[in-house]
Amino acid sequence: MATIRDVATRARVSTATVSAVVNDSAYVSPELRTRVLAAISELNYAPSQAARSLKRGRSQLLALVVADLANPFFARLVWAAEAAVAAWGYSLVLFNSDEKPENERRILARIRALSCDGIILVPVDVVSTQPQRDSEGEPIPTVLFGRTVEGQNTDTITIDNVAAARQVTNYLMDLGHTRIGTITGPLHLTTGRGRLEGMLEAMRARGLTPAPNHIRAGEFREDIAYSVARELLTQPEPPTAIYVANGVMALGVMRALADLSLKCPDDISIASTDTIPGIGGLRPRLTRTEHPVIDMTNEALRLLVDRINRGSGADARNIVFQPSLVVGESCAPHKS
Amino acid sequence: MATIRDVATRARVSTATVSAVVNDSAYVSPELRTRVLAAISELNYAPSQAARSLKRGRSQLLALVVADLANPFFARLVWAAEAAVAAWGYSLVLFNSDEKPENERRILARIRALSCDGIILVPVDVVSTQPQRDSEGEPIPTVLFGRTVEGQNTDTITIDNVAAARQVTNYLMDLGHTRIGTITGPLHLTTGRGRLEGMLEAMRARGLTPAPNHIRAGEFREDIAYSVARELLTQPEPPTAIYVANGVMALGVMRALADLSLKCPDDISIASTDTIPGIGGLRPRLTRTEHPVIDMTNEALRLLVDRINRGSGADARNIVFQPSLVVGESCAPHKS
DNA sequence: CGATCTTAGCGAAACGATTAGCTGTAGAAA
DNA sequence: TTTCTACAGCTAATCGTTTCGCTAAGATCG
Repeated sequence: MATIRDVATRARVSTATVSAVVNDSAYVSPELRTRVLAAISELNYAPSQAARSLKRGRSQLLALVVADLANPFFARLVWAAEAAVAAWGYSLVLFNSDEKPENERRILARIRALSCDGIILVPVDVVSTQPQRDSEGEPIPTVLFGRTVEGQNTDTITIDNVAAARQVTNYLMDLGHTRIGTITGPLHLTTGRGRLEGMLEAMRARGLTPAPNHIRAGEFREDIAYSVARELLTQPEPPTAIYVANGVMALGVMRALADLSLKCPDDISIASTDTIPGIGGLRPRLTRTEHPVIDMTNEALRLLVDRINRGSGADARNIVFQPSLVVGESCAPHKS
Repeated sequence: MATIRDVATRARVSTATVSAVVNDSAYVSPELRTRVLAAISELNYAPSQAARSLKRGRSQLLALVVADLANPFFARLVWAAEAAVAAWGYSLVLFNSDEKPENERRILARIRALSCDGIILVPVDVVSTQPQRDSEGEPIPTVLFGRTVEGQNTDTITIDNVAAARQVTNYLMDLGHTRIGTITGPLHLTTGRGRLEGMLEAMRARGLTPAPNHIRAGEFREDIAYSVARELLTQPEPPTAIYVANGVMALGVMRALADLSLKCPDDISIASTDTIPGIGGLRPRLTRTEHPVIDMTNEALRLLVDRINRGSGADARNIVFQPSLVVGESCAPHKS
């Protein structure tokens, strides 16, 4: 394709003038401006991003690093982020760390090499705490999304996991359930730990404690939740209600119920924090919390762009979103 | 961050030597090599992609343009593509055209400016037929995914939509159904048109024709399929089986059934081409075709990388994948 | 009317890598 | 000893922009 020189030659001006027209960075007389614009469209010129990034030190690229691209929650994040990133005039470079710290490290190095202007990161590891530095040694603006890591000093967007779990648990207890089980996420993640804590806290507040073997680790995975749910429900004294820590696992649990020929909510009540698209439409509709992914994403981008433009001076903002309880038909009053 | 000059100075060699070490592009004595590597790690050096792209004319970026990021089929494509792209040493730039030709145009211009090395495109418009040309006037290597546009001369990866629809329709007819309705995708897309044709063809082969008001347009959208299904099922002489053209719409149909208190498969049989994750696990498990998204994606990348390395010389390859029928419990024999 | 100020537009030096072509040294062949 | 060959490693040009600092011409002023 044509370069800025070709345009300059054709319009009989200097490259500096072409640049000024393209970027609106200096006054150019209407006369020259039209000549330049004509040349640009005749030659079908578009500035080379590579040359531009090299010179400006900015790439107009934002990186999105999700921890598990197969999880519909993150798929929605990707969808929302693509739109938001485009709206701000950037392009989105997508990475999947697949919950592996070593992948995360590799990805962050790559992001640095690409000189991305900012990062939205669903962190897997504490290493992401240490901000990535760009070519001038400045940290690359980063927003942590969904999870946080200890002692970081970064902008974060999260939801109130404890409150989400508390809401759901209270709802189950309000229906009279006392023998409540749970399938948790990984406890080294704030999402996993927070949701378990919220549940325990809510029960404790009413003088209840779940039986130790009613608390099972589901790793936020459909297949594991499936088998764990089968175990949970086939033991001698199964819970009368299960609180499931995320949407993907809720699907696994529903599948386990079907395979065990258990009726929900007649035989067992199920409720979850987080959901997956679609599951809320099918019968029984799942009682769950919905998390405002789109708002969260837009806010993350606002924060990120702000940080890019303002530099690392301002101190970190931590924005916590509130989930909302959506009641379906997957829970019934406890019959004693 | 450090530049190649800093590394050269510190290792007391020239930049050419550093480059040779980094790229393994020339013999460097072990002595110097270790000095260079030491300097690199001490300075935490990573080559600037911007400078590299400018000089080499390659960016190590591949673009993925999907037509609807909210559709789980494409979400899976994104997931598979991210992994495959990384495996080939590239990074993935993601775009969503949202089925809008004007977005597609804007996106392709952007891809050109970013000098992406290749494109995987789920085309919306015929405009994408005209190959995008890069800075040297060479067309940017492109693989069309999932759909094709008339008269193009590009590599393509598709599934056999006609065969998929035929399989499903035959299955329904084998169960004795003759009054079969369908909810179609947009007929200007090869996926939408092909699936309708396959269904009609299969029925014609057995001397059947669907009633005109049993053929409804669902636009591949959950909400539209939901209301269309309600209409279809509440009319005087409803079909006894419905063939739904994609997974998202199948979900809408199941939701409509639930809201109409119709039992599947007792009251009506449902089958679809394509599916969405999860729906196959819940009862009744949907009878559907599964499409090998991962294989298709890997193949798309093989084609693309091949084309990048070989240039535009070789002629276009069109690879068609076969869907496989997965039988669930959503269809019952027709009771007369 | 000369001095000073504006300002449109230009020339050329970066940005950080790659790489063609050159230099200098050492060993081999004559 | 001289010439040749081989080759490790260096110098410098180059990619396509942006942008600093300059020039020249017109406007303004005392």
